[in-house]
Amino acid sequence: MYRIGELAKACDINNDTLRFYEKNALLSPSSRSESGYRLYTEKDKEILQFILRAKGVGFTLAEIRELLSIEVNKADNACADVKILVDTKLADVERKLAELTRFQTSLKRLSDACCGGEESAEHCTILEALESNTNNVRHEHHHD
Amino acid sequence: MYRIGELAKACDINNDTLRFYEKNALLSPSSRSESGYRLYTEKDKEILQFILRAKGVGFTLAEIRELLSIEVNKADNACADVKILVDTKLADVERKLAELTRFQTSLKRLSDACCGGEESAEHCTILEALESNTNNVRHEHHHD
DNA sequence: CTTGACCTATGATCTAGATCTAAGGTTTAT
DNA sequence: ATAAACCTTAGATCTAGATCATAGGTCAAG
Ligand SMILES: [Zn+2]
Ligand SMILES: [Zn+2]
Ligand SMILES: [Zn+2]
Ligand SMILES: [Zn+2]
Repeated sequence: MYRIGELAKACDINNDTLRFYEKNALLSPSSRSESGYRLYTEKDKEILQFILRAKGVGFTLAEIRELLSIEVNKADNACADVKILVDTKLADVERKLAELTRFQTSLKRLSDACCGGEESAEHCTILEALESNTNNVRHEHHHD
Repeated sequence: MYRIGELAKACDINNDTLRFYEKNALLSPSSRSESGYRLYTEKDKEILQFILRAKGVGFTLAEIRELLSIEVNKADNACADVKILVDTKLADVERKLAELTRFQTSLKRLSDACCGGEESAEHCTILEALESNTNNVRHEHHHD
């Protein structure tokens, strides 16, 4: 049996995070001591580790709640149910990747077009690109 | 001169967003009507478009505030100052890309290892991977 | 002259995932 | 027996970027 501080330390998280997970129906201690302290079992610890691993691959707590509800009742769920959660998340991650990749491309183009020197920014291509209504940054050098 | 609703509509944002930008020192209307209505000039509109373009390449509002403070005082800033902002942001975006790519890899591995069929999830490799303390998902099939 | 669209200011609410505070009770060690 | 460390609860705070609610003032059309 772990008290909150022991489990938190063992899993390298904050005590408050465990209370937060409890309030948000992710993990409740199996019992309480006479004085009301939370008491976690080995099984509880395994569930916590499940949560932390799921976080580690990108799942939100809401998604982890779904995973856990399958986990505790495996027999009544199909592989398909689990895989859908993973594939939905994967699509989500790939959408975010696409957006960030667009950012990366734009920023690289901006960076490459700017000399980065100590000259006045009056003709800086970066600022010009942000001022203008074109998306394209011309790569010609800007200082006379 | 645009009133708040006119400028907001022209730039496809919410009136409240303009008030929010004003409160957060990004864009203030050049003047007010006698009755206190915000009045935006063409110049104000251009600044707003600058802000929206900067958002479009991934800058946060705090970063845009910095860009704007250079923009309004170009002569006293160097290309280097602008480029540093872009390169810092680029590094930031690339860190996030790296994390998402890790998520993508893990999720793909999980997805590929699961049959996704209608069989009970009792031996689902995805759940097994999240239960176990190994990072590796074995690709062997899981149902007997 | 009244309806409806638009505007004002201030402050609350939302998401997500915690973290922190306050006021107090418990346990352990010295 | 008393200090330190730990625990309890409820509720506030934080980031970021808005959006919404409230209560009221302004303006154009019919
Ligand atoms: Zn330059
Ligand atoms: Zn430049
Ligand atoms: Zn299967
Ligand atoms: Zn499976």
